[in-house]
Amino acid sequence: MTQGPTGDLLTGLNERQRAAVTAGGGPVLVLAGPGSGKTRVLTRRIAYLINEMQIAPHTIMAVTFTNKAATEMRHRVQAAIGMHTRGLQIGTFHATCARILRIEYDFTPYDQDFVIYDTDDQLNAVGQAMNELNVDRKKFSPRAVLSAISSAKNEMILPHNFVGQDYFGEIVSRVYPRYQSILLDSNALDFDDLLVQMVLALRHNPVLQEKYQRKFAWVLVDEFQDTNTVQYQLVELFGAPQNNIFVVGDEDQSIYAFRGADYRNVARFRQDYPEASVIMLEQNYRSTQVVLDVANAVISRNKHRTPKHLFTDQSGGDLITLHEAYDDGYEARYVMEEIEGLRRHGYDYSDMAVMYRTNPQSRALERACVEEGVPYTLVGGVGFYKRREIRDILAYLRVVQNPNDRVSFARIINTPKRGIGKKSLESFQYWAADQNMSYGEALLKLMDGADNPLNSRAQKLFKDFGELLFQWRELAEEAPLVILYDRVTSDIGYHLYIHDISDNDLEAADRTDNLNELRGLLVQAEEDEISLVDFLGEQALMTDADTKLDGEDRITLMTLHAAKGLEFPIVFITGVEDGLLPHFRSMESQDDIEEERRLLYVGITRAMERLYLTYAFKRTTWGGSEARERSNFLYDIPEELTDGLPNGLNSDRSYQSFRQMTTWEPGIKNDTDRRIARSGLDRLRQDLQRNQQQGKSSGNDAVRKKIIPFPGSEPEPPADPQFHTGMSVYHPMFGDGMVVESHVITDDEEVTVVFKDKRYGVKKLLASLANLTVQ
DNA sequence: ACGCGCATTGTTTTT
DNA sequence: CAATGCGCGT
Repeated sequence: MTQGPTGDLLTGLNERQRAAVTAGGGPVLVLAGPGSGKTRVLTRRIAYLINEMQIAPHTIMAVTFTNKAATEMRHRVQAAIGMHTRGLQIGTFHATCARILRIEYDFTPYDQDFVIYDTDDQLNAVGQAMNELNVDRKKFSPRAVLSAISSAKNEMILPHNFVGQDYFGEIVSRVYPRYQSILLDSNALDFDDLLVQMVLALRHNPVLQEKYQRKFAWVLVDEFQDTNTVQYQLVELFGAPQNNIFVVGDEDQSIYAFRGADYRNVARFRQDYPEASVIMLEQNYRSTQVVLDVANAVISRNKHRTPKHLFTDQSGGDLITLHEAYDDGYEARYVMEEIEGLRRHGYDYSDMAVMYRTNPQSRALERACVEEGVPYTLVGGVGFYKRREIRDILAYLRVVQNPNDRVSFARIINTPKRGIGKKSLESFQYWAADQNMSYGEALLKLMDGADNPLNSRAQKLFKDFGELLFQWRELAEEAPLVILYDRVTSDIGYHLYIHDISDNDLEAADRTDNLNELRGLLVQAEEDEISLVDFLGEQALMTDADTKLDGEDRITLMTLHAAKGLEFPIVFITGVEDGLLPHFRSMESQDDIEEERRLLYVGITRAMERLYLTYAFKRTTWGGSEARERSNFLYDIPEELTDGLPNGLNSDRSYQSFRQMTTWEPGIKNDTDRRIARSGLDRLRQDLQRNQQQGKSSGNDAVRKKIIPFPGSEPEPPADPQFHTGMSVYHPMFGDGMVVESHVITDDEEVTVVFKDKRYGVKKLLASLANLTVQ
């Protein structure tokens, strides 16, 4: 045990972890709570298979859910066994399938150099399909239709098997086949197709199936609770007949139901493989007892779960901090203040992460980081590959590689403007469809002077474009990728175009930077001897969420989803509010709410030492700002584990002044009160209601007295203000409300009013227009 | 075919 | 408050 590979591989593992790592063949299910060393077990297991059981690396297939996790796993396996990981297949389901399909394309209806459509491409294709079918894009949003199609694919329901249950379903049942044939014509697979086509190819071709079952004798799956039906079938197919299937998961961390993931696959696995050994990892090595208790308090409210008994050696720990901020700006600044404070206590920036439910929430945080000089890395978000200039150029490259790619073709045919408008493109499309030609064929025919319905001007323009395209294709044959890039961008005058579409020099410079970055990627690809096809394929599967966390000392900003699998000494979860977490789109069904709860659970369990949960009284949304309430999930957390709420425990000024503004009782007396302390807004509403019911307008005076202006929020008191914070007002449409903010703007006054009626919430009104009466 | 201006409309999470 | 989309005038 002291030396030799086995000793190393098993060092520092507890009994159950060892059992998992050294398990023999056959199905194994590892139920691993957060922080229980799941990744460690998985990587050591792979190393153990190779080093101890003499399994050839190329017969092992390990599947993860993100590229980041895959990269991480590869590194760790390499570290564990040395260099010989040649042929070891580690990747996401999607990347793994793409790789195999690229080799075995003969068993699919697609060519070898198929392209991969991402969500935007898919939406375009759905749009095209709906156009062709004369389906009103106003009445049925392509998004909704696409989402229905994607769900169907995740359930392995093919176009001809799709049955619509209602009118919308009927629409989908017509769009789906059309959409699929557009993809086929384009030689394109969408994300879901990568999995579906792999299953179909294996199912329909026993020879192929046998080949891969022999090849991948050992199958390992991480985050098994996030598999959907297609993925489950893939595991079955690759795993058979030996069923050396090693899956690791935690039902409580299933957070991808929206893309078909079903944590019940874990239970199903136990049914389908009754002989499976089941190993529970319950010792947590990551978090303090306090953090675990909080996590457990939250998750235990879910009905559909197997109770677990997570435990840790790290008893005690800092209480978690709850913080109520005035708005998202103050919330972000509070986080920054805490971060700087913690830094003075010896933490590095890189020890800390700020998490949130939705990407747009990163805005306020980013701004605060910049203002406070806190270095940060933003994971995901509206990223690089979504930028218009990047998508444009990639579309060009894609068409060079595959002129039949209809979505990319439509994107670039008139970008930059070359005089081919909607009409011309439509008749080209119509002609191609009518003659049963792919776009590439049609273009060639047209250049050869075949009969076509286009007018002579359009013909000329298409021919010119065709000339260019075929020159580029020749160039792509022999020249390096960068040369192709330079040639394309200069031929189409893209840099000029950049300036045309940019509002100002700054934006233009930004876009140019992005293009240079893309160019850099191409240089890199060239060095790595990656072909155009492979570059495009990799790029399609690479997402912005895969941003690598390099060694620099920065805090990390990311969504709760992106945080899965990571850990940080300090974790902030922001926006723990009703409507955000749980998200308002997820509040309809019990299942949805349970998933939201798991999301919070995932966030909480990322924390090793200190955890902050914050929320805001009002939050900027698309229009103005909106009143918020703390998340109901917070009420599940035992008070004795928390610190910071409600009164006086937070030291920052924004909190205190906000409290004073919104609370009109001297203090909260006992623990029960503390526990159920309502936000100021809640009180305000209730008091207003009570007063109104009792017809006691004088009650409002009491309210007014306690409320003091919110300091520092806006320049200076209005010269001649009509309204003051705390005033009770009446609006003809919105009813009773109270002024919480007011300031003079150019010859008018902007008044922020909290209305009693919840439907109206907080509104910003112009005094001159709003017809407010002071009560 | 293009460009401007107005209107609408959307708003989760990711491969 | 975007970003997109449409209708109009040129």
